[in-house]
Amino acid sequence: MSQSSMAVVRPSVVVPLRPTTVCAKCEQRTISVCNSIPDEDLHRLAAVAVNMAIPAGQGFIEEGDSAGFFYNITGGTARLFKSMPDGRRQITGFAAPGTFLGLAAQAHYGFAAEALEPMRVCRFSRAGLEALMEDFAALEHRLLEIACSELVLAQDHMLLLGRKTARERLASFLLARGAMSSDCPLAPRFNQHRLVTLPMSRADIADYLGLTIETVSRTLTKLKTDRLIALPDAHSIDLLDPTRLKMIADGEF
Amino acid sequence: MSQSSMAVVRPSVVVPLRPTTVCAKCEQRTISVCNSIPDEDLHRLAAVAVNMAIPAGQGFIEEGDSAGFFYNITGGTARLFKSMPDGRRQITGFAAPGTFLGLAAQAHYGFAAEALEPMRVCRFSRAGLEALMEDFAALEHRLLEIACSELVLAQDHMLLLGRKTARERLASFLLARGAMSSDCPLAPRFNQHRLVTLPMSRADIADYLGLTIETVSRTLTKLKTDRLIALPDAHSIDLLDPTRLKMIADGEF
DNA sequence: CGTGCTTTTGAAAATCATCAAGTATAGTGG
DNA sequence: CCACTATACTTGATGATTTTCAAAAGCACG
Repeated sequence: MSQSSMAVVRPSVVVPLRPTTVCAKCEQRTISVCNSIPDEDLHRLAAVAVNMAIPAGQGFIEEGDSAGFFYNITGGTARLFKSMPDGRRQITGFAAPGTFLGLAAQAHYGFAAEALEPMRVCRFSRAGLEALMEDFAALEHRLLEIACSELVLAQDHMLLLGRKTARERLASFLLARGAMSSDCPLAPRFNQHRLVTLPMSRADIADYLGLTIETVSRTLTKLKTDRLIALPDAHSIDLLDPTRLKMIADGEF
Repeated sequence: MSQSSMAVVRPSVVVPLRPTTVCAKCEQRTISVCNSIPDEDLHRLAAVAVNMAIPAGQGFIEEGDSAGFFYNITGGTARLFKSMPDGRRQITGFAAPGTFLGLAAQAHYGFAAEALEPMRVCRFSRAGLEALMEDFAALEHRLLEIACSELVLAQDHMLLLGRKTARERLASFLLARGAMSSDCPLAPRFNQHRLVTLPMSRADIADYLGLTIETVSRTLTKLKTDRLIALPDAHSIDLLDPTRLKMIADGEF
C-alpha cells in the first residue's frame, strides 16, 4: 500500500532496551506476552525490542506494508483498521496497553494502526521474536492463546456488524467498554464500574460499528432519553442500566 | 447453550483411528495440521483422534458448549455461525476439507458448526492435542499460523460486513469462492477457474454476507443482467468478468 | 475570545428489509 | 416415469432503518 513505512513511523523517542533493566520493571509485563519469558532470559527479549513513543494521531502500522515487526502496547490506545480505496474504513478493534499487535499478517500487514492518544509501544523484530519462539515454547503458546481470543472477539464483532441494529451495536459497544475498564487492573475503578470513558471520536466509533457519525450520535441521544445512559460530556458515558443495556445488546427485549 | 452436546452429535459412523495406517494415508494430510507431526509419531496423533461421518444438516459444534474437541475436516463442507436469541444468525465462515476447527473458543465454543453436506471429520480431544503440542512444537507453530490466517480472513470479513454494499459483498464472495476452487489442489480445475459451485443455500449466503435471501437473489440477477456472471443453475455461477468483479469487490469503479 | 473541529440535530434520499406471491427445483411415493 | 408436495429461489410492492446532505450548537485550543 505505502511505498515506505518510514514515512509513517516518525517516533519522537526511540529507546533501545537494555538487558533485564527495562523489561523486568515494565508495568505491562504481568498482562502481556513478555511474561512468558523467564526473568533470567529477558535480555534476549530486550535484544530484539525497541521502546518507542508515538505521538497522537500518528500511524505506526500501514496496511499492506511488509510485516517486519510485532508490537506490544505499553501506553495509550490505538485504532486498528482496514481501508477501501475510496476512503471507507472499518475499525477492527481498539488496542489498549498490554495488547500484542501484528498477528493478523502474512508477509504483509492486513491492517493499519494509528495512535488515538500519545502512545508507547515495544517494537519487536518479527524475525527476532520468531527465533525466540523456537527457544521458548511458552512464548509461542501465549501467542496462540492471544490469537484465539482475538478470533473469538472478531467473530463476536462479525455478528454485531452483520446482524445487529444500530441500537444493539451501541449497547454492545458501551458494555464492552465498561467491562474493559472494570477488568483492567491498572484502570481506575469508577463507581459501580458504570462510568465509561471513550478515548475515541464519534467517527472512530462509527467506523468500528459499521455506522455513520450521525447514527452513532442519534442513537446515543436516544439511549439517553430512554434513561439507559447519561452523557456528562461527549467522551464520558454513564451506564445507568447495564442490565437492560445487556438485554438490548443481545437482542432480547 | 445446549444442555448436552450428545443431543447434537449423532454420527452414523465413528471410527477410532488405528496407528500409522489411517493418518499417513489421509488425503488431507498434506494441507492440514497433521503434517506437522512426523510420520513415525502419527500413532500419537491417531491415539487422540476419532474419524466420524456427519450427515448433511447435522450440527457437531454447538455455541456455548464446553470446548472439549478440535476438529479437522476431511470431507464435505460446514457452516460456522453465531446466533442471537431471536434466531438472527451470522455465518462467520464456511469450512472446507483441510480446515482445522475449534481455535475460536475459550472454555466454551464461541460458535456453532453444522454440516452443509455429508461430512467426514477427525475429532481430536482438546486435552490430547494440547498434550501433543508440548512434545511437537511444530504442531503448535502450525496452529498459530492457522489462527493468524483466520484472523486475517476475519478482518477482511469485518470490512465487508461493516462497509461494503450488497453488490460489493456478493462480488467479494464470488471471487473468494473462485479463488478457493482454483487454489485447492484437490478441487477440479474448471475452464479458466471461472465456474464456481456453491454448496450452500441462498439463506446461508445471506447470513454470511449480512443480507437477506431476497437481497442476495436480486443482487445476483443484477450481476447477471450486467453480464458479470452467468447462472447456469442456482448453485453454479460462472464468473464472466473476474477483473470487473474484483474492482466492484474492492469498491473501485 | 475567536477559530476550527467535533458533535448534535433536522430533513430528504437511498439502500436494504419485509411482506407477499409466483416460479423453479428436488425429493417422494404412486 | 410421472405426478405431487415441499422446499428453495426469484420477483414485485411497500416500508423502515440508516445514510446523505445540511446546518446549528458545543468544545478545545491558541
